[in-house]
Amino acid sequence: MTIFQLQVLVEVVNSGSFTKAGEKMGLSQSGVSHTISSLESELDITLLSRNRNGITVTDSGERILKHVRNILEHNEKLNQERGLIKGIEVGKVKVGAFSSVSSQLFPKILKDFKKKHPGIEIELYEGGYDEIKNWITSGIVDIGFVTLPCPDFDTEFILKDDLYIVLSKEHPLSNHQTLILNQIEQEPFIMPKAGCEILVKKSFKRENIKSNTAFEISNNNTILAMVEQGIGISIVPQLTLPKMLNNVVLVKPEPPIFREIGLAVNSLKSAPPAVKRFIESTKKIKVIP
Amino acid sequence: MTIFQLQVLVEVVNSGSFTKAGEKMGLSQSGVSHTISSLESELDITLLSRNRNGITVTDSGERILKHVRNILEHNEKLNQERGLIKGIEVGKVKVGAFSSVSSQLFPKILKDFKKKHPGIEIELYEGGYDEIKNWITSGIVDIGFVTLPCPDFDTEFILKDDLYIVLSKEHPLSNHQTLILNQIEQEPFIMPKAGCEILVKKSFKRENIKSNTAFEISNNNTILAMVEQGIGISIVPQLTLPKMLNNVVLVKPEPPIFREIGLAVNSLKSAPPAVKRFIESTKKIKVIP
DNA sequence: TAAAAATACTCCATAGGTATTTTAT
DNA sequence: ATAAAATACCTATGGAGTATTTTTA
Repeated sequence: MTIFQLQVLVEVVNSGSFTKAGEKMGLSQSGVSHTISSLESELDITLLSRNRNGITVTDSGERILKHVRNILEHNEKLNQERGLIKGIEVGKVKVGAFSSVSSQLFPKILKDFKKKHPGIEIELYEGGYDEIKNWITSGIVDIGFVTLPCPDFDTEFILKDDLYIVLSKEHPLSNHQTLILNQIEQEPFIMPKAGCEILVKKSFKRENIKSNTAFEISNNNTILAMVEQGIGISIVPQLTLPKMLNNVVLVKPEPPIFREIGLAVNSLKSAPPAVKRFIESTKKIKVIP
Repeated sequence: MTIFQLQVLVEVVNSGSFTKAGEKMGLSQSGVSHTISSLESELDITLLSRNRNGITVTDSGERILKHVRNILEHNEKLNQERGLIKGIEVGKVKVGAFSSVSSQLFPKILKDFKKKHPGIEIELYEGGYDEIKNWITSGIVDIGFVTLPCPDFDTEFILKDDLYIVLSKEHPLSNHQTLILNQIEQEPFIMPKAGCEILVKKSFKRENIKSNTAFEISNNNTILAMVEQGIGISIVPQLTLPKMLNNVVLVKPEPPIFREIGLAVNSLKSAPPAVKRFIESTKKIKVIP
């Protein structure tokens, strides 16, 4: 039994004629005849009496029609729902993300989102922190990952990213559970230049420590390689770290240092539904540390 | 969109797997896959996320499913209604009728009934008045036409059948609107023997008239032919008359004579539904006089 | 690696068209 | 005689099967 058959049936009843119903439904008279009789034979009930001037509904037909109309009513609601969904779900969301997000977070975000909203396309733009902000402003991306606070945009908190002190395994401090910053004051320090620089410097300042900055490196893998070699120690966000670490250990600084990562848009309120969905979905992401 | 597709969808959601749903619905895994994906492409919405261990419903899918479940609920009601209808509508009704009913009334009754209840077969048994009563008693017919009153059975009034005085066109009384019975007292009278005899005799008796009975004829056409020839006059029920009368005129007796025709069954209460439907339908018959 | 779904290929049933016949007024 | 539905006949689409490949935890 097809929804369409039921629609044809109701149209026949409403118009009182196979031919007229056919015109409305885009069928020939013969097609309508076929449709109705296949319905009738499926139910094994004669629904309509055919007369010379159109049709009348049999008693049984009337009883069946009551339910048919209900079915069609709900089908109509389904279609409206479909319209809403298609309106929301269709389209493309362009997302700006910096490399740690795009490599660590994004696969999971994307997978979850695609599962929930398969109709929405996601396009990833990878760039630096400032680049992303410019993209958001200029509309190159709909939405971007930023570190919070980020006063230029409407933002939504996504996750806290702890920064860890990275030491060579052989380093004398490597067996500590935590380290207060002045314990590493004298260590040759490799300052990350990828964006967390300010955060680290602020922490040192707060503790009244002059860091013994030996290098300023922007590439994270280079930092890790240097730490491995015992050239110095560093402080890096967890998100930037590969899952498997070779010859380095992570120690939590005391007090903790962390950054907050969020999503930024020009206007949360006027964001298209698909973007809102992306935010919703991403908020729910739980990243295994 | 097929009801079946929707049923498969719901079954997939309930069982959480294409394979299991297939077993329940009598489809192969491949068949279920085809079914769901054709539904999805018709709606252009991905309803389910396929995982290694079964499926989960997408957000959109959930929103659609709400309406799908409603549709199926009403479809279920439709099926229940169908069951009721089939229970009632199926079967055969054997009807006993005397010749005037079967020739004059029955075509219209049958047509109306078949239009309303095409599933019920009607079988007509033609016989005399007493014969019909015997058939009802013995169950040879389910229901029979009788003249009322008829104390042996449960009966239902169907129509009043007026009796008319039939005269030759050339008869001196033929231009009267009505005739009181003693106006025809002297006329050679042809007594109908088909069942209305008692009625006519009773009327004569009531008016204290001895009818001048010249013949007793049971065949109606013979009576009419005799009247045409001016052999005598008669009183016959309207129902027994053909539509077109040749050389005879009808005059209403004063006071009127009529018979009531009804349907009789052994028990109105325990009559099968199809028989009840036959009574209902027949009660509504309007016979053009 | 294994369990589940998707896909390639196939066959058959059904939907629905045109042209014609049947039916009922 | 005519307007409408049914029917005969035909084609193309779609449903659903088997066997196989792809996917993902």
